[in-house]
Amino acid sequence: MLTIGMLSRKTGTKVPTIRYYEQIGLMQEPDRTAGGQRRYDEAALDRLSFVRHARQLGFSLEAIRELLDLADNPDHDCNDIDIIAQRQLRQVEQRITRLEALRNELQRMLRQCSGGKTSDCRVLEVLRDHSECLADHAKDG
Amino acid sequence: MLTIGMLSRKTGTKVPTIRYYEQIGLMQEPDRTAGGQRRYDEAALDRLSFVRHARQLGFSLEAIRELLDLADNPDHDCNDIDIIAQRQLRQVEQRITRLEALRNELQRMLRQCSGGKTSDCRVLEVLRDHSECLADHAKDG
DNA sequence: GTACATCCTGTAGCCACTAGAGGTTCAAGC
DNA sequence: GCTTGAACCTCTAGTGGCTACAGGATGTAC
Repeated sequence: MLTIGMLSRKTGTKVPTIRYYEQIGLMQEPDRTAGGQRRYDEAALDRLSFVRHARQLGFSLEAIRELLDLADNPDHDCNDIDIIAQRQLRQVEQRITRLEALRNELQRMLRQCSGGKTSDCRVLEVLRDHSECLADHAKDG
Repeated sequence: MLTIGMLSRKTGTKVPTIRYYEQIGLMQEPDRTAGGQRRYDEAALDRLSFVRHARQLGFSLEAIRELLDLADNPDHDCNDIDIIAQRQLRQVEQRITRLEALRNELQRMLRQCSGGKTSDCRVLEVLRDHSECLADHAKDG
């Protein structure tokens, strides 16, 4: 049996985060010692590893909840899982596209800066006037 | 003079957001009518446009606060502004790199899925076992 | 038996807003 | 002057995904 601290170290999850996951029902309530301290088994370790890994891949806790429900139900159709992962992929791709537009705009802004006083700083000028932008980053705010 | 609603429409900022910016000191307190309603001048419009645009470029409110302080001080050295923008650019680049790793991992995961039941779903398997990952996305969490 | 690391609960804070309740003011039309 | 109704006001609470702290209890090694 693992203490919450051991589980924390094994999964790279902070202790309060584990308790938080329990609180929102993502992790099941573990056994307790006579004194009330949590003790975890291997299943809890697996589940938390799954959650952490999915978080690292950018899944929301809500999406992870869905994935866990599906995983708990081994006869379920794999398509449902696919759909969640596809959705996640699309979101990641959208974020990349958006960030690339921002990067280009920032680079353009910085290239125009030639030092001097802030009164004629190109960075500030570009920020002041959106119409100078090449990117249409305003749309996807 | 502009009402808060007009300012909202002109800048694409929601009304409660404008009040929030005032509350945290990013926008100055505007004049009020006898009845207590806010009335804005052109300077406020410029300032809010600046803030919105910088937000769209991904600057944090804290960074925007710094930029506004520098902009208010036209004799300041432009380098300080450059540093903030460079920092922002680096952050954006890091986020892109990280998201690209996530995208690749998600794509790889999805390519391996061949339908069937969740009991032998590759997506779940990859999520269960981080060691199957090619990307080292765990590092930059 | 004692030291002390780890654990417990509960509350509050972070960012950048957003939503809602419940009430007031403004401007236009009659 | 009066009514209507959109827009305004303040205040509080909620969002996601944690994180930090206070103040106390427990577990374990020596």
